[in-house]
Amino acid sequence: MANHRKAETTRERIIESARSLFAENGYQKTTVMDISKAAGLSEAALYDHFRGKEDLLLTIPDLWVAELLEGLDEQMFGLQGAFVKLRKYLWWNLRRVEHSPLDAKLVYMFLKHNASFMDTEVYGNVKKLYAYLINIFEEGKASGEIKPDMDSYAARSIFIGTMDYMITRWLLKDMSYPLLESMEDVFELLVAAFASKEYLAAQDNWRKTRLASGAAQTGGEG
Amino acid sequence: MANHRKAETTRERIIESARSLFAENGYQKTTVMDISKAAGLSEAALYDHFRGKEDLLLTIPDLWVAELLEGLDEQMFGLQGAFVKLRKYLWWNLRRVEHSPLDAKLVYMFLKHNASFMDTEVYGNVKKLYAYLINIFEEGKASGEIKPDMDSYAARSIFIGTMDYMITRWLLKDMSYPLLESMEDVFELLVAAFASKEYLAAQDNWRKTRLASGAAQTGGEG
DNA sequence: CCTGCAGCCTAATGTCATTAAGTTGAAAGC
DNA sequence: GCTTTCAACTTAATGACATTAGGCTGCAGG
Repeated sequence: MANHRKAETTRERIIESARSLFAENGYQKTTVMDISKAAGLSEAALYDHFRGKEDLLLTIPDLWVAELLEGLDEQMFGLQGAFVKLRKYLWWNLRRVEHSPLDAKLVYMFLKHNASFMDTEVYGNVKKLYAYLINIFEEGKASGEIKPDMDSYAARSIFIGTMDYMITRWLLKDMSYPLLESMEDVFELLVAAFASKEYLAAQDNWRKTRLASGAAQTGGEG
Repeated sequence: MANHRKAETTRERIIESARSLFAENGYQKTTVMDISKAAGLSEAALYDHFRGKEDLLLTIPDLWVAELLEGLDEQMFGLQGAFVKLRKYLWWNLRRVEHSPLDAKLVYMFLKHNASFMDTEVYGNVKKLYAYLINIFEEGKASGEIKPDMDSYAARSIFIGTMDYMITRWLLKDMSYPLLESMEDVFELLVAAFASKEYLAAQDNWRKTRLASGAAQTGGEG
């Protein structure tokens, strides 16, 4: 399945052309001829590599999400603490989006809101991404960081919803501002939503201590 | 502009047909012939009433959002308290979605994630809907219900993101469960995210008092 | 040398959205 | 009452695309 020589190259060339054309002009306004021309092919030749235009639309995000998921495993390795992980989860997603906005655009603008999305292969990986969060929440409840009676699915709706919204908005606004801009504020509110009383109290305490003991620097890093 | 007799009826008949066909089969898969046939017309006649297929797509949500906004003003009248208003805001939106899911589908699945959405007329009304929230947050900060240092825009991202996510998910799942199902849990988490320490303490206190004084019923109403 | 077939190509073919160019029937002017 | 006008329709085009048909071509394996 991944053993052709030239075929591999042509296939990739098609994907590359489609990627930028879709992201730039949208799915509908991109014609098969545009794509095949950009890839240096005739229209018909494209059909030897893909079942059709829609197949092409689905292939690209498929690759992207698979990569995102794979990277996530690696990023999470060795981390401890629900909020440390949640933060990493959010930042990693956003970094991937910022790094390849063209693919992100396909996922967020065309795929995720498509009626047949839930029947695609990509959805399997997206479900895995979602499942990750439930684990983190449950772990946090067990460790006492998170409210013990919190509904993890409700929390996930908030987390994913917020993240998706910020990404979609950024893409709609043509990436005209840094994606991470207001993320720190947003994350802080999310922590407040999920955290147990004890965690919030400890956090508060720590802040006071640090303030009292000396130099209070501007940021909130660390 | 709105004074033809039969024309008005035909126009409405077209809108009605388009509404259900778009929502059922999606924008792309619905043909102009489908719509005009359903409205009892020839294809060409439709062009005497609308500039084209896309014009039709934009007209429907335009009406819906305008209505939503108008209703909101009325619903908000006389309410006091940031969280009372936020709750009403959320519930009113969801009720409208549940009441006319076909229109909601157009807004959430086709329009909001469309690159040219921000150039449409509908966007003007959507912005008004968003502005409402900022006012509520600011009011809450002034009254002490909400954290005084909260970034209202960050809060809005969370609120809107969550709401949109829950709606989109419900629509994608073909409205197969009650939209309001887990809303109570979600709203409670949102309150925790935004509320000031004092508000949370008071809320907590009230609960304890109620528990101590007698009958602890199941729900969380009131 | 054949054979098979992957990778291309140049036309069809078929499905739409959108226009062109007329009908028709009824209100408006005389 | 007769013509003019015009809105609301109609039946063909027209043109843009996606997708197929059917055929070359060059090279790997016998």
